[in-house]
Amino acid sequence: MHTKLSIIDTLKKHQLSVTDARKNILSLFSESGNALAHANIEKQSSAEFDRVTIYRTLQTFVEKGIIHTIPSSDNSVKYALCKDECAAGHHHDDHIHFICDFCGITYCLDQITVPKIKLPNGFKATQTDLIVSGTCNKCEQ
Amino acid sequence: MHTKLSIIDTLKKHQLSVTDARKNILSLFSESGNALAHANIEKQSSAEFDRVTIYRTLQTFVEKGIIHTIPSSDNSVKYALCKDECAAGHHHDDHIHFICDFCGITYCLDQITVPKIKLPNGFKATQTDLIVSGTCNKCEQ
DNA sequence: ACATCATTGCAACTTTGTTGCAAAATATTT
DNA sequence: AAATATTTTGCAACAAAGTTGCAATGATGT
Repeated sequence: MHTKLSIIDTLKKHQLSVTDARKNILSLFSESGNALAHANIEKQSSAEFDRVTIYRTLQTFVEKGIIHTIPSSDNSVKYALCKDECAAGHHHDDHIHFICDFCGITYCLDQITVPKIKLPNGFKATQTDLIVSGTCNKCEQ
Repeated sequence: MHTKLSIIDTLKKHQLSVTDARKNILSLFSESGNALAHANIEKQSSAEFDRVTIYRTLQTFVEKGIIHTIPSSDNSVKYALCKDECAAGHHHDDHIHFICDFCGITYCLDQITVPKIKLPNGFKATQTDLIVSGTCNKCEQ
C-alpha cells in the first residue's frame, strides 16, 4: 500500500506552485471521491474563483497527470483523480467508469479493469475508455 | 442478409415526414460511413440548413433510433448510423468505437462486440460504450 | 526582502446549444 | 386535386460553455 499524499504534496510532486485555486479544486476531487464536471466545480467553489481559472486549473491538472477526463454522451466532460501511477502525458486509467442515469454520479470502478480488445489489422490502441451507464447501488430499489 | 433501405424508406419506416433537411443529413451519414459531429454536418451541408435545424434533426434521429451518440473526451459528441436492429428508445449498439488521434475519423468497429462486464453488487448496466483511441489503419506507417 | 516567474481575474470575444414563434413545407382528408 | 391540418423550418434572441490577451496579483528561490 502507499501513503496518501496531502493536497500540497500532490501539487509539489507535479512541480506546480501551490495556489488557493489549485488547493481548493484538488481537495474538491479528493473529498468527493467521484468524478466532477466543470459545472460542479463552479458551483461548489461558488464565486470563489473565476470561471477562467477553473478551466485553466483543470487543463493543468490533466496535463500533469493529476486528473483524467471521462468521455460522455451529453457534451459534459467529467474529470476524476488519476491513480498514483499516472504521470504527465502518460495516463494509465484503464478502469471502468459508471454513470448513474438517476443521480448522475460518475463512479470510477477501480476494481474492474478494462479487458484487452483485439483490434483489426492496422489499428493500434493508445487509450481505452469503457463507460457503463445504468443504475448505481444507491439508486436501485 | 438484409436489403439496404433507401434514405426515404428509412425515414418513413421511422414515421418521420420526408423533408430536404432529413434526406440530406441522413445521406451524409450513409455516404461517409463513419461518425459525424455536429460541426462536420454544418460544414458539409454548408449554408444549406440552419444550425437549429441540424440540432433538431440529429435529436430526432437519435430518438427514433436512426443514429446513436458516441461519447468523447473533447466536448464534441459524435453520431453514427445505428444498425438495423435499433428501434426508437432501444439502442443496441454494443460495438466498439475507434477514434484516430491523427486523422480524427471515428470508426464503428461492428465486427467486435463489447465484452460483458461484471459490475459490483447493486450496479445495473443499461448501456455500455467502449471507446478506443490511437492510430487507425490509414494513418499507420 | 527582493527579484523573477507563474498564476489569477477581468474584459471581450467566439463557439455551442436552446426556445418561441411565424412562415413554409409536408402529410392527410375530402 | 384542392383544402385543411399537422410538422418542420428559419429567424431572432438568448443562454451557456469555452478561449485569449493583458495587467495585477501572488508564489518561489536566492
